[in-house]
Amino acid sequence: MKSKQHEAELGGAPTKAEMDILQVLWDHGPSTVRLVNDTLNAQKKAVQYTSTLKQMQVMTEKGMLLRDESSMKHVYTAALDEQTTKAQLLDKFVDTMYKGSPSNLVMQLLGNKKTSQAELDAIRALLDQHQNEL
Amino acid sequence: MKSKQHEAELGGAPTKAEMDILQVLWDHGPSTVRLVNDTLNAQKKAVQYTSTLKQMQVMTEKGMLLRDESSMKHVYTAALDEQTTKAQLLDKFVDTMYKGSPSNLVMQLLGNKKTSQAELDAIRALLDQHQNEL
DNA sequence: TGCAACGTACGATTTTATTCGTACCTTTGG
DNA sequence: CCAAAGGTACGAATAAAATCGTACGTTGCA
Repeated sequence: MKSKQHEAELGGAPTKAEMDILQVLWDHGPSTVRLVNDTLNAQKKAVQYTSTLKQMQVMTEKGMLLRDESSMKHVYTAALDEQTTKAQLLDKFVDTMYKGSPSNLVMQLLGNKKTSQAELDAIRALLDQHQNEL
Repeated sequence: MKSKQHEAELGGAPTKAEMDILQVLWDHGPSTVRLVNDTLNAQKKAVQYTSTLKQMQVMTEKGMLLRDESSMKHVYTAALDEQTTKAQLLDKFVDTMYKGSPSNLVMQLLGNKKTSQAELDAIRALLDQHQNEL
């Protein structure tokens, strides 16, 4: 039972830095700036605390994050869930790179030597399962 | 019989504006700035001739385009072919968005209401065909 | 021949994204 | 009580991407 989350739009695509922050919020759930910043730094992305803070403030203005200010340590949440966001980004990717045709993308995937047999099997399993659900 | 095209690397990912230009070159083959600019403008992307020129000059410096200067009207060509370039971009996309797992991406695709039955059939056909080629 | 149309070169500006310093407030422990 | 630790706010500096104006060279043709 997923909350409809207001079926929001992505104002604009998140930038690289914004995606990094969103990913942390998706992984950890509602978090303080401190937590997010520490996580980023633990991931090699050296960045000053105030940079992360500012970034999150801007994202909040854009409606990309929600902020709970009831405590001094503000708690941030991603406005859109991971699936919704990534689905929209994938959609745009398919549009601009594959003329809107997902099968063109899959064709690319199959031609890619880096796609392992295990992955191919997994994809087939997904298709089978999906078929059965109809 | 595809030319190996020196198996080049993408120095950095093409930006949005760069992709627009590359796509025109891939679609039309070797072209002048005039042709590229006209095509872009025919596609709603209003942009001045000199902007396109400058952009293509920069891309040439980056090694992203090749330029034939033998005639006054320089003729540009994409340094990497479409498949190679897009395969690399897809790879990065899968890495950053789907933890490197293509099947995760396909899962997203299946969950997307916008993916038509025809597309799903096409994907299955591709998988079958690929399977038979082993 | 001379000028309008069309080319390239390239600096400078504008726009967007990212980073960070500094000011200032709140909490907490000695 | 008050200083140190840790918050937020916010302007400004940087960096990166994209746009455009202006200068100047070449070509075609009336």
